[in-house]
Amino acid sequence: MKEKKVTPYHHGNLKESLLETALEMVDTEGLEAITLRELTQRLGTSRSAVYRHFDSKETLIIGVIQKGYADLDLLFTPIFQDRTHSVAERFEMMGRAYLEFAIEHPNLYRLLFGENYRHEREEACDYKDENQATGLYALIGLLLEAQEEGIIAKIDPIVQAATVWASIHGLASLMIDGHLMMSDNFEEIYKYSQSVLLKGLL
Amino acid sequence: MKEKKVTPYHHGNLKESLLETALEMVDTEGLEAITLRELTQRLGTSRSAVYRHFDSKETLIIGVIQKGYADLDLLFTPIFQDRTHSVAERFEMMGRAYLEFAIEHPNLYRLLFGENYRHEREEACDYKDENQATGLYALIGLLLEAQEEGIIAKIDPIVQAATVWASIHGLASLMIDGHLMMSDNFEEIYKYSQSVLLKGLL
DNA sequence: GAATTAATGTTGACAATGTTAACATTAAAT
DNA sequence: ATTTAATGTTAACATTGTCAACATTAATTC
Repeated sequence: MKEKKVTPYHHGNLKESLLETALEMVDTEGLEAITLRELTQRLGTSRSAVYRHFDSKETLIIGVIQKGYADLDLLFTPIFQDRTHSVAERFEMMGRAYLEFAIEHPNLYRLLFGENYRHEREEACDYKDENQATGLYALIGLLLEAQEEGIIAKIDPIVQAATVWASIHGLASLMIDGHLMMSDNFEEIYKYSQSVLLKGLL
Repeated sequence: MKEKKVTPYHHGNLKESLLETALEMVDTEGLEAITLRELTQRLGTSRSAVYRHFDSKETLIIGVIQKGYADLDLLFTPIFQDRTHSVAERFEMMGRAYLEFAIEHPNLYRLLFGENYRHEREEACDYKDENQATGLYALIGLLLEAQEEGIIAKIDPIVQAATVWASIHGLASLMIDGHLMMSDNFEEIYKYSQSVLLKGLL
């Protein structure tokens, strides 16, 4: 039986592997930890091999962002659409899942919802619509349901969605960036924020 | 009359000048634009001179952050304490001033309230208490006033403050990081957020 | 099936960056 | 006046993203 070559000249699936490994590196060690040398070394290729698949490091990271959004959608969309729970319950589940993700994957969360590569993201507006916005549209859908049930006021759901998202994103950001010195109360703060939101939205 | 030496060997006020120029550079060009070479060149000194005043670039940036907080306090505290306006009015003024600052100085805002140098900030806890928290304490004071007037519910003002701050910080962050694709409605979103807050806090 | 072309990977080099060591100059202290 | 501390300079280093020139494999064409 022929022994498998340890390091074949062609990797075979380098582009996807780069994205996967980079995503993993961001998640565990932060964006700064991604160097092309370290990244390619882990895959057994040379630094410059990246440039056969991406224009620059920036382009690669944007690919990672896209991948991250896609993964997130798989996580969140089912919660929004889970008809076995009431709208109010789903609202609570959504907020909790969102915060849990941010706290368990702070580096990834910052990459997806922070400043990084803002300009480039804005240029690639098609991807923006496809991925980044789907979560927001799911939230809008949930709010429309809530409007129908009379739980919240019937006003522009886009404005409502921005308000809700900002509230939870603010909580998540302050928390993972170490600005909530009262973080031992975090559960209490979250519950209070949710109650303020639901009360205020009516 | 002796002509002033164009470039004296000793700058005379290098430490403070470094902080000022660095702050200005962050504000106008972003944190990434700060390189020791560019920074020192603007002041007419050599790159390594920085190390006579700061252990590292990191330490210098932390100094910039401290300076930024001090400046911010001078901006916000008067609003909180302005007794010529009602509590509700000051609440509105505060939120608007906060958002205006974030939008006019996004790079500075990110440096002060984002992830940067989180660990180092947490280590220097005295500075954290002195500066970063003063704004929060001012907010807590305002909320206590509001509680006395019966505008909002009498519960733990720290929890309320976190909720309010998160809501506005979330709005500011999403805005300056380009995540609000409906940013043409921003004024409407802000007003709605404020109304949701006040209604929910009661 | 052989020859050509495209795709993919490697090596060496480059400029920019933060940092340090060794040295130079000025101010402060004795 | 001499010594010492403070402050500034220069040269060098390792690390980084990037690119050009070259090497190897896969795909295509005749």
